[in-house]
Amino acid sequence: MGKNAPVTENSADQRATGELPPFAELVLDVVDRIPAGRVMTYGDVAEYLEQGGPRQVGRVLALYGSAVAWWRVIRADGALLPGHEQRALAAYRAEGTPLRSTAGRGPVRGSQAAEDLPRVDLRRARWDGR
DNA sequence: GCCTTGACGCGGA
DNA sequence: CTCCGCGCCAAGG
Repeated sequence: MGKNAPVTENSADQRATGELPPFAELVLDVVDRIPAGRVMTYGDVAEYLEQGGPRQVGRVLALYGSAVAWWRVIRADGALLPGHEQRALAAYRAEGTPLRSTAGRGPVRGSQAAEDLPRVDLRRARWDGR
């Protein structure tokens, strides 16, 4: 003040969020409004916010994702989160999220097994924010 | 104030 | 289908 008079927002929103970064709150807000049975990619969330990038969204969820439906945010590949595949898969089935089985496609494949979990069908589950 | 790390995305081989 | 490398932006040490 005085010298610079920066365009800082009102300190009102400072306590509104609590204490997490502004960008993090935006990401969590978007994730929290994703309807059940739908999913968004990290890149879509970033694009929806018109700022940051897919990596930034991922980091926010990694740190504060425990407070939101993190399972509704996946990679553009449709692959589930490593280490939380079972947790996410259970949520998808409970919400009716369109999944695509990796099995039943080929004659024999029982190899990778553990990593042969189904992936989210982005083609149907992708939510554009409407 | 610089450097490193990331729940990523995409194109090419 | 899988594997490799580069790019991007933000937060923490």
